[in-house]
Amino acid sequence: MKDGIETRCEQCIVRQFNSLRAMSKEELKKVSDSKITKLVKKGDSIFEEGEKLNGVFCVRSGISKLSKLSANGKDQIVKLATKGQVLGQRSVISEEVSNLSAKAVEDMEVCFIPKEEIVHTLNTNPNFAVEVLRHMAHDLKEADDVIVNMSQKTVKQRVAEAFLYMKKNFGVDDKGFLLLTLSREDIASVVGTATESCIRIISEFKKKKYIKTSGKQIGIINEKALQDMIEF
Amino acid sequence: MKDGIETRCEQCIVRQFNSLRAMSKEELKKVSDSKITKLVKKGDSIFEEGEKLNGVFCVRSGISKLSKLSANGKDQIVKLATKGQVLGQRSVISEEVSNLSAKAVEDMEVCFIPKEEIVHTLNTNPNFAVEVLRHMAHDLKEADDVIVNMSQKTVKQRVAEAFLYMKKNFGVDDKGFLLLTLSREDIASVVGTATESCIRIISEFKKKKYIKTSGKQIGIINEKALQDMIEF
DNA sequence: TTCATAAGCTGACAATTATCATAGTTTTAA
DNA sequence: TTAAAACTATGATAATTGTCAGCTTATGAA
Repeated sequence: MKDGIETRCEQCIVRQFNSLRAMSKEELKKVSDSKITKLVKKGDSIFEEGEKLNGVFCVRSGISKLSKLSANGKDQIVKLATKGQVLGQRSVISEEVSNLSAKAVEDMEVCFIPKEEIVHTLNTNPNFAVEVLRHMAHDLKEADDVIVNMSQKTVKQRVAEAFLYMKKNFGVDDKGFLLLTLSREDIASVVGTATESCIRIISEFKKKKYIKTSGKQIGIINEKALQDMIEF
Repeated sequence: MKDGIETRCEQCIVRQFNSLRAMSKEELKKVSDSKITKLVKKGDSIFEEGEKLNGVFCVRSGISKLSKLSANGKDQIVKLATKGQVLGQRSVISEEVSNLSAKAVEDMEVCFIPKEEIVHTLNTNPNFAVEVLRHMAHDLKEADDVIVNMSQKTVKQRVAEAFLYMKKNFGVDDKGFLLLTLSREDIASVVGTATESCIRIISEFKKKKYIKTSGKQIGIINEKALQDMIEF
């Protein structure tokens, strides 16, 4: 029986590692059949900083935050991963312990792919390594952008940027609210600021009618105003 | 005559792209013989942000700063590359225009390796892609660290960290001065702060006897004090 | 439901950092 | 060599951001 878990996972790896951030529903369905699926509850950890990973995790549903603890005790969220994205690939490839911890922002389903699968595919599929490489080169460029934003932009600009990023990458519901709902603390961790500062800026944006809120939910009203704000 | 430029360059690529950041003198000597060597004068640009690169540059001597212009008009230095390091590989691999510009901090010799060489090696040497991949995965982790540092540490901590970084990666002369001599403005661009703020902190460190200066040159006197400073 | 706990919010104040002005110093190029 | 330009340095002040305290509002478990 060749069409077992291994084959499906391999497909998953190949697809995920490629630039295909978003998988089609059919593709996801396929992977869904896999038996090595894990449910992760909101707030639970998928892996921790410093942990040795013996595989990667594909996000099937839900959202994960990848964060790193700073020496001052605060978490910095480096990335938010959603459906179709892979967690832990860097650590597996570089054979170092994970530098980030992954936690579920909301209930998640992830499928685990053992390290051996990846190593095997890297060695047998000649195009695969190059595809992964290309993807990683792109990630590295994005990281450079983040570094520049963090160093050169004000907190207000970074908050505005975070909202635009959330809209672009996670979408909005029919009422215009961001589908990705983060706590104020998590937004602060994305932006790299104190929770109170973050809340103050949200209040200010609300007062200026740039955004609307409903509980934790945030909706962008005046996208151009936010856009203009970050462009200096 | 097989032992031509191509062969040497290929060796160069393979070595450079691997984790071998520092090449031995013998290896460098080999590359030195190559005819496609360029001299770049201090302050001159090797390539600019937005430029399409049709190859990579290996640093044979001197130091280059890789920077990105922020919307506020300030440059952010993302990386400093020295002897044995490669510039432009990410852009070549991801087939995007460069997101960084590379300028010479001091007079440099660089050797150019055409894109085709790299693509060829990627396709013919099965281990090469994996090696490059591993290297890039490592770079990505370092980028995460920089993001956290930039977001969570104070300017003072970042300056301290920059000096320790410079000592560790570029060494010191017999008088204890850092071999990498940057202008105050460049240090500020590494740290992501205003030049005046940077100068003030340097003055403070000097007053506290953590460092000594002689013109542009900076020497670390009390390494532990700097180390302690960044560990909170 | 109800209470305990966490999250959100705001004010007051302190600390950090940026900006502007100005002057001394070094470097560069004619 | 010398004058112009660039770099270094410092003060004064403004703007940004963080911290602490207290209060209100959600949320979730018994």
